[in-house]
Amino acid sequence: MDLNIPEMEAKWREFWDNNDIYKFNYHGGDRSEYFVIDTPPPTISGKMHMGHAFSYPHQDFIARYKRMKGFGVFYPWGFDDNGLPTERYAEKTLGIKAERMPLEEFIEACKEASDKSEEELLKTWSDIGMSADFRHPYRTVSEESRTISQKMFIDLLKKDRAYREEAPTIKCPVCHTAISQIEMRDVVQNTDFVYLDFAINGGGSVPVATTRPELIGACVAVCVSPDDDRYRGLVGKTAKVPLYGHEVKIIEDEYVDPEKGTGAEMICTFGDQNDLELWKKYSLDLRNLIEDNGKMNALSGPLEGKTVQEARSVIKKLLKSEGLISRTERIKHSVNTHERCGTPIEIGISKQWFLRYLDLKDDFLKNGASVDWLPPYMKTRYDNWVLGLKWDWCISRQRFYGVPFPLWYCDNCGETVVADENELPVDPRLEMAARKCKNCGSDDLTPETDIMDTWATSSLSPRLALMPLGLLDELYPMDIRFQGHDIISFWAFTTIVRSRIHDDLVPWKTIFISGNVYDPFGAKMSKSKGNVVEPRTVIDEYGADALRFWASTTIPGEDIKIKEQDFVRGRRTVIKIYNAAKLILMLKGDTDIGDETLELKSSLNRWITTKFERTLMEVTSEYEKFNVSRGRASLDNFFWNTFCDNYLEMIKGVLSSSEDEDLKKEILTVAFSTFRKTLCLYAPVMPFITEEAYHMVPFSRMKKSVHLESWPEFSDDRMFPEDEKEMEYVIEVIGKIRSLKTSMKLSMGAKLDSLNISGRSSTLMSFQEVIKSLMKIENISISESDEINVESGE
RNA sequence: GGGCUCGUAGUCUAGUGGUUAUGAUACCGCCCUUACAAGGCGGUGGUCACCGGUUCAAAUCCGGUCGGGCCCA
Repeated sequence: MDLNIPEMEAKWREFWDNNDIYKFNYHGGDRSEYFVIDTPPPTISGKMHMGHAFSYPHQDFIARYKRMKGFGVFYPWGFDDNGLPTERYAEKTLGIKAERMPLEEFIEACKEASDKSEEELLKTWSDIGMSADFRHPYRTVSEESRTISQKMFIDLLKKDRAYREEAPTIKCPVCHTAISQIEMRDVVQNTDFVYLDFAINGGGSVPVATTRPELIGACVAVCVSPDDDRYRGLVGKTAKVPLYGHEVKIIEDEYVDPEKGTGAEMICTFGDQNDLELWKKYSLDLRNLIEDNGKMNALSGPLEGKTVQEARSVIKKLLKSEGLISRTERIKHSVNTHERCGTPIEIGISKQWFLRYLDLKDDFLKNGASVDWLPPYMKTRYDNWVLGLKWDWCISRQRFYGVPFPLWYCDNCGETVVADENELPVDPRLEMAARKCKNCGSDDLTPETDIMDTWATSSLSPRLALMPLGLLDELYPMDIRFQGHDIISFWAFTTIVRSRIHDDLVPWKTIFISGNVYDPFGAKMSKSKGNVVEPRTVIDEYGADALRFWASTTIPGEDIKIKEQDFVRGRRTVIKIYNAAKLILMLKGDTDIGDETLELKSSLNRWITTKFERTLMEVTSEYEKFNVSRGRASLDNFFWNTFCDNYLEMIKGVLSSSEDEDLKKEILTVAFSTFRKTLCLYAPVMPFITEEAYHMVPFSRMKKSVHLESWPEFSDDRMFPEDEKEMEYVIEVIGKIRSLKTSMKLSMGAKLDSLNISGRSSTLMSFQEVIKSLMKIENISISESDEINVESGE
């Protein structure tokens, strides 16, 4: 093999960069002349993984296809480099802790870590042939993004959509921050179900089972099912909380399952979301035992200063030594955790900023319905999510690296002081200059120290990408959003929310959802399982085109398992294209190539152009529907079987045996043009080898790059169904002759002196030269028959 | 627990009512053919998960069962 894939790919990558092949130019005109992509900005997490290597090519296939179709393709690149994931990354790579250093230094460290990571990431993404604009990537933490994010937050205030309230909030005790419903994950854990007896005021007792004994100090009621005969007389009485001794009401509610535990449940502020709902419903007292730092407070008595985990084992020992535990049961139990760190969440009361949107559920459903979902069933997930919303969106986080709220609070009059829009971005935490309350003129202002949820910024991605270029009015709403199905409830949803609230429109026409990547057995890849495949390894071994070929084997939404054979097939296609180019170049010799529109006389040519036009129709129609895999399958079939195995093999013979110069010219012209167009159809999937082959063959109308070629136009003038039918018959005959040679243990190139063929004699007569030269037969005798039969004449 | 989704040769996959179920890969056989042995040609291999229903006709539509995956509680 004389094709060095890594060298070849590196060469063209450089060529594209140096020649601005994918540069986007906004030249005015109608919005319909543009195709605008909302790219998923990867988070800063070290390096590209197979999930990226799988889903990002999907965008690139479409971007390249649309570009060849003549659209001005706006294909931005971005990084989501603010918030908790970036903090985590910086802390891990630099061995630092946000809490143990000055804020400014920590921010600087995060910047450095993400700058470095982004540089490496850009390189890898460029290695897989992405045609996005890497020169002006947007970053969610950049000054421009912070300005946009803060400005849009002020817009929320103006529209009365943002409010600050002391309210029950989901918190992560390890990350020390409020989180939103979006960031919770359910995990099934083994937990002790502890049975306690609560003494009833007036005699007797009620047994209560709980998974959270450390919260009995926060108990504010005992709740039973209204259908439970065991406890019928108790409702309205009070019970005494063990150890703590305070008295709580016994109430009834249908929420309690009589089958679970003892059928009597304690309500704490707050053990879980159900506690919260009952607390609201019955206006119960508030007994908060857990502080913002995740430690138990003074109200918890003996547990003060302990973490929740520590408190649980301490209280169990205490209760046991007092003889208050009647029994303990080990159960599997589902716990809400913070998806970033896996810690069980707590619910507490604190002041947070919320985005009010529960009243807009119907609008979100309507807006979701006006987007084309690919695949359509992914919309159901979106709908289920919207229908299940229970909380307004908590957008404040008690973290460090992210977009700050542009706010101060006046110590004197309590007014919230909002920054002026023309001074954005601001960081109230670091601002030194004096600032006065707009209400009372006092300069005793306390800055808001919280930062925004990262999704509050990334949900503005159309703005982040378009505003720095001044193209928001021109190109928004966008055409298509690409993303994974794991973040439908995060990114797709929050983007729809922001577009509805700020602009009263739907952010894109279409949303394309990619599936997940699994190991060969369908398991998730993870370091602990040792089944991780690195994109780098695949690129080095098979090439970027083969990696993209693999990514192109699925339809939208479909998961994929990593299979060696898919990469093998991709690399073979690369090599096949290269060799076809070599052969065509060789066959040309000194023959002139005519214009692609020349009249076709030879059935061989009429047949191959017919086959190509059919393929073109299929590929185009599938690419239009974003079904790259089906388009490519049809193209593979044409290129391997029809073009290479039959057409090229046949013309080899004809070109060497025929004296007819006009025929030779016609054949080579058709071979050239068909090959050029085939390269065009492959170009979106395999940009490297198509570029290589394009520059190997001296086509009559060359562009600077195959990627600047137009998508071939379908032409009815090149369709000859009669010739197609005849050639298909001939190919069937050739198949029989090939079988015959195989059964005679002859090579396909071995000469046969004579052959008897029976079949449709008129067709056989007119194509006997093609058959003879292809199958190396000296003499053919033809007889009429309904069935095809071939036998050696020897 | 709810929702969505998938189940087709060893493996992966096409196929939304109509001959003998598509292709790849793996395997076997033949051929070094002057573009390509990382190739060509030929072949073996399938109760289309299971049960029932609709229909002249079901891999395909409907219901149920079992099993996998994902999302949400």
